[in-house]
Amino acid sequence: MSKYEDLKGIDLKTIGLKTTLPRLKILNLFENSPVRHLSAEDVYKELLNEGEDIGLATVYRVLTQFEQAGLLERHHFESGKAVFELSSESHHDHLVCLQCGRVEEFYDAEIEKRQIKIAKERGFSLQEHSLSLYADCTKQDCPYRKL
Amino acid sequence: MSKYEDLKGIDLKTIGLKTTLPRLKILNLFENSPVRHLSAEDVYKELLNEGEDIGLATVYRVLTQFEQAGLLERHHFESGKAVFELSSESHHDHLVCLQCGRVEEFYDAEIEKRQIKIAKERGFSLQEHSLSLYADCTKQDCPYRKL
DNA sequence: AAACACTTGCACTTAGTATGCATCTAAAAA
DNA sequence: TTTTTAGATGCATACTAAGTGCAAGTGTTT
Repeated sequence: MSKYEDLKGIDLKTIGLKTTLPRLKILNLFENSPVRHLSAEDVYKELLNEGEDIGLATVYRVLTQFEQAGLLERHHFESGKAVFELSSESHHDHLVCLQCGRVEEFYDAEIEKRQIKIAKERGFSLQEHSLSLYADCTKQDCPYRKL
Repeated sequence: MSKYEDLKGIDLKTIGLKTTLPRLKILNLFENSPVRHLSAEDVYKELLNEGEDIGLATVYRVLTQFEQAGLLERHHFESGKAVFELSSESHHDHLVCLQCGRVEEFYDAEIEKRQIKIAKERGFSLQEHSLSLYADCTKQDCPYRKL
């Protein structure tokens, strides 16, 4: 029997990866963090905070492996550095707050449809897309509000 | 009178930059290249090809200056590395060919409208956005066609 | 033509990410 | 349960894209 229990039904073995402590810790972080989108540095620092002794190189390697396994998705927002999030069954795009960097998700069927149509009209078959909105918060209770 | 003639009505002086040879060469490249989207490396290599003796550092600096002056726009396609294009008066988004990397431009008023609406509904004021479609070419005469 | 301020090229630095290797460990075999 | 081994880890190092300090060079103004 395996030394470690897998979390929430995600079985690392079935994706060809040994169930190791670093991998479980990282997976756990994504499953339990209130912030869905984390960079490699974010993950590394959070693990340090929790007292884990996991190298940055391992974090990078594991994130890449999880991405290849389809467990995580990698996004490049305008900062240039990559952030990762747990793959959700349902596709969505992102709205990034320009004040605090917080990321909200949205889905708009009409936009999705139009993208496919636009590609088709130009003689292409759409494979993927990336849509990110960058915006200022206008909520009265937002501590980062600019406007 | 200035030693160099400015090209196509773009006057570097009016944007606070001296009219120097490297700057003109780089500007010229963007104005005459059949490929609208060039990375810093692309620009550097092309200048080398043309026998110009311009350092890579200068290319980076000039591209950044041109971007700040609003002359160029910087985009990050999924490759992670930045590409630049001459700013066009009219906003557009991009469709990137997954076979050859060629970039086509498009504009869809409905998508633009919906983006603004989506941000507003969530308590944000949209400042900018980035939409890139990645697609396979289906044209019969495309030498890179996959399908 | 001289002076000045801005630019350039070079070498170096930085940030983010990836990799080689010796050591270690989860999981299979004995 | 112990042994074996394929695969994983941590460290140091390498790499790529991009930016910077500085001395030398050059467009522009006087």
